[in-house]
Amino acid sequence: MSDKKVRVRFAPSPTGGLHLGGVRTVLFNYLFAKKHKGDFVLRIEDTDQNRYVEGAEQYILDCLKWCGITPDESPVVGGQYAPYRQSERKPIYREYAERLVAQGHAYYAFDTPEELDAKRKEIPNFQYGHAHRYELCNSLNLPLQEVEALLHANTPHVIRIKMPQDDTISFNDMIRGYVSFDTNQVDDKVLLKADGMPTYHLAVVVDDYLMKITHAFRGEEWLPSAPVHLLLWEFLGWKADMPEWAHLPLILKPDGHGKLSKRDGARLGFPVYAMNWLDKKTGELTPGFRELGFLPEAFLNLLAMLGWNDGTDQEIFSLDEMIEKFSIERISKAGAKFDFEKAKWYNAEWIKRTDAESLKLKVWEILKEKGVTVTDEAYLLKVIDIVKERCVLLPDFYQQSAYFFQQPAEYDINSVKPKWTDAKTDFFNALVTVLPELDSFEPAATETRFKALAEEKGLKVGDLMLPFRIMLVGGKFGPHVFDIAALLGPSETIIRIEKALEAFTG
RNA sequence: GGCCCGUUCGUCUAGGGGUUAGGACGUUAGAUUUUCAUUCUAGAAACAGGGGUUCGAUUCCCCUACGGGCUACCA
Repeated sequence: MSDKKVRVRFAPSPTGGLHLGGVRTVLFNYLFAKKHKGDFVLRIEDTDQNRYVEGAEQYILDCLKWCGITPDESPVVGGQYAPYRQSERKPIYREYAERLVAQGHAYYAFDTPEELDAKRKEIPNFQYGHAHRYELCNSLNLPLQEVEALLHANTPHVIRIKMPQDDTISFNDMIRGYVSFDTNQVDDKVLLKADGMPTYHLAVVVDDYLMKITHAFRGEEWLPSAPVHLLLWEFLGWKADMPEWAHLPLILKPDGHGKLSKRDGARLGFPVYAMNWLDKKTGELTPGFRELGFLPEAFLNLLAMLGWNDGTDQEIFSLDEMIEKFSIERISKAGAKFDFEKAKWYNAEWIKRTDAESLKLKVWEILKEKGVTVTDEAYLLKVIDIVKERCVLLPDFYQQSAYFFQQPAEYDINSVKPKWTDAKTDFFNALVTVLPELDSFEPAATETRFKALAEEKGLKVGDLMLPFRIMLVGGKFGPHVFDIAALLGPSETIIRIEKALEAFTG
């Protein structure tokens, strides 16, 4: 690596929600930048006016924010190399495209999309390249005057790169090592579209150069077009400044085959996007990890482990730890199938490790949404501590803790009623009178008294525990009963026993 | 079809010329928890195939197979 300051960019196209692979690319970019005390730039690649989606840019910004990743430069915070939206840089690209034409590395092409479609149908494996470019409508083939006339008449045209013949383009990918391509196999990609906007190929090279990007991370799907980019760096005379490339392995469908897509989420029942995404045109809502109840720490952690590890058995990493441990050499080459079960495990681990204070707000919101009002913060903190180890997703806090704030709306009556006896009624009536006499309502104290009373009444403790639990909780779940009772306090415990007794005996 | 990339338990992966091929998720069994979950213990489970190179290949090379990506005036 050179002594230049490390600068990386995440350059999404604002066409919809951000999916797993996108966030992982952000993450690796960010980890690398921060590891090397460099800059992380957010650049919006909105060069396709047809695919542009309102709100997508804001969504990307919100995603980064949720993840705790702050760009050093972006369309909103600006920076030395602004603007960071390619649509706002439009005039820049034409200049470089024209320069390439002037130097003979590119040419004007006047073929219409319809004509090219026809060609593709007519000629098997048609490529706009060395084999066919001299039979098509372009400045390589047409007489100079005719080209000038067409240009003068504002005839719609594109600028294409002229791929050299019989050459090999190779480079050293930071992840894949030596990679090479035969130029005869690569077609004359469009650089500048008829609307004057650059294609990705031109824009990525020009902007990476202008923004002084030193390391370029992107998905493996870009590998086949790498030779075009390499050539552009060379033709434009910037080869010495070319970033190092890292083509990341893809995230694959858990079942079947292929790249993970939005559709798979709907089909298999798990989110693919970082956050909920609402398509304003169709009204379709694509669920996100955030809304499902993932902690951002867990989300980033599980994403990082999809293709990276630190070489030890450690699997739980905070963002800071990842920055410290990250290295490109430890990124795997092969694509990874996404496993939602493991994803949930990461979240459960993170919930367990996060202290109640940090969880407080989120749990409070979840309870509020369900109509459970929390007024005592200290009490909420205690509740979180006692139930968090049985929550996998944030919304699990509702079922696990609602009964601490309100009496059970209904009881799992079938678990107690068939085995109910008058002796049990008698026991709980006695318990209600005995409980207030206790000096301490600590779990151990109530448990001792509970058991003693059972013995006095000649009943088995085991037959009384479940009914007691159901009286307090409503169902067969939750922490230890006496811990629950302790938190609830004597008066609330007694009220619940009495109320449940009516339901059990009625 | 052409080109490019890849291939260790079901999944994510560690490892690397000589290992009982390790961990995690999931799964199975047991323990603990007089509920559920947690936790703990144990078990099943993998080097795609064929050729080389080598005293010795899962590891290095080649081929095949399989998987994936690209093949737009989309990124």
